[in-house]
Amino acid sequence: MSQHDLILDIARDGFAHRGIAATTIQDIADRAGVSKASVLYHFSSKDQLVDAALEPSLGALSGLLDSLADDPLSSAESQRAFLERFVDFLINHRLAAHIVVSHPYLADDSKSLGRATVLMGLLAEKVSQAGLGDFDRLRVGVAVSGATYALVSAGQLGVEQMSNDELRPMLTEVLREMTGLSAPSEQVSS
Amino acid sequence: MSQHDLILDIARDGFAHRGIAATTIQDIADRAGVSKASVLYHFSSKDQLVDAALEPSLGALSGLLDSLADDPLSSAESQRAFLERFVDFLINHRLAAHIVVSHPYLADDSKSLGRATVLMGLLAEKVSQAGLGDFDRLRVGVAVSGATYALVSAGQLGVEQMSNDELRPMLTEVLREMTGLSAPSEQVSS
DNA sequence: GAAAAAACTGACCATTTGGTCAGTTTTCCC
DNA sequence: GGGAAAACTGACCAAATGGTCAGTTTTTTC
Repeated sequence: MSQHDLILDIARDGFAHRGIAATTIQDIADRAGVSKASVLYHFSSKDQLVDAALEPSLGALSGLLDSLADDPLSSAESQRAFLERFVDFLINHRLAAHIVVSHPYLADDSKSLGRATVLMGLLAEKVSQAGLGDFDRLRVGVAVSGATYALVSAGQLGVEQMSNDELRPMLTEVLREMTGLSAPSEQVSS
Repeated sequence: MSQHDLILDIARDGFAHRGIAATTIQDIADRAGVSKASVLYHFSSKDQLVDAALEPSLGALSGLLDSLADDPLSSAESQRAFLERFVDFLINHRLAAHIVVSHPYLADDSKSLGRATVLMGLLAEKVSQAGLGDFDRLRVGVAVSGATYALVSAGQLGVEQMSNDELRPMLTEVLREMTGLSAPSEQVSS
């Protein structure tokens, strides 16, 4: 892995687990085994480092939303397909997703976090079209934020070291229950 | 309200919405309309301010756990009673609960956060006795962390300005679904 | 209304923060 | 192997941070 990407990984991990403010450039440099000036050689400022850490995940989320543009998620089949892609997104981009969810207040200051907030809003709107009122929005909010938290802090829950393949069906099931999306065929009317 | 309690409220709000590291003593002082030195007159250090902000909520959670000590939550009735008390706890102590959930990494540094982590662990153990394996623990983790997030950042979800009385039944229902606790009488087998 | 206690403050301090820069080392390419 | 580009660094800087302290204002108490 290039030094560039190593720094990016270490930064993402710190931002997700300790928060952006509590993760200093010096911390990141120490963990990467380089000087602080070297980190700032690769990324011209801390803000830009935050942007770079989030950018690939925002791209992925944006792509997911684009491909959803003219699918109203009305059929159970398309709901199931969407849920599968969304779970994969959460698993593969868990750190970035958690940073975005847990730092919405920074959206005004950071270009990336602002863009992220817009994307999350679009997503919530899309998903809660299936549902309707405050209750459904609350449920989706609980599910998504809870999922990113659980993925990042699984160790804290006593759920140690699960592989993505073990995680995927569990997370799919949890989100299915919580969002009301793509209920299994033996669903009962609510 | 006393100046002491006003500072405490402002601090709690900042810690919950922006994080502990990103909430400076100067911020708190400005919002309270006093000098930084005045904040440090009431609370001898930032750490102690964090402790003081969490203390009442930790007391409440501790009380809830104590009263649960010899109730194995085996009957649907006691599960329902517990869930009701827990939902009230989350609603009344939402800010502190969110601080604790979102800052587990600080548990080593802060006396209060350490105590909080222990309490949350006891709670998770208690609740997941009803359930069994990793799946249940994951579900409980998603539910609790998601709930504190949703309560604190409801505005972000488009769920604006809900009163506690409106919130309570929704939250109860969401947690009931997610934890498998105290299912309503017309439940279907899963 | 005086004495005492509580509340508050500006000035100051050491440390840490994000960031700059001139110069050095390493890597790449012909 | 020589020159250019990329990677890296220590020394430095201004601003912000948590915290101290001597002294002032306000409130309480008798």
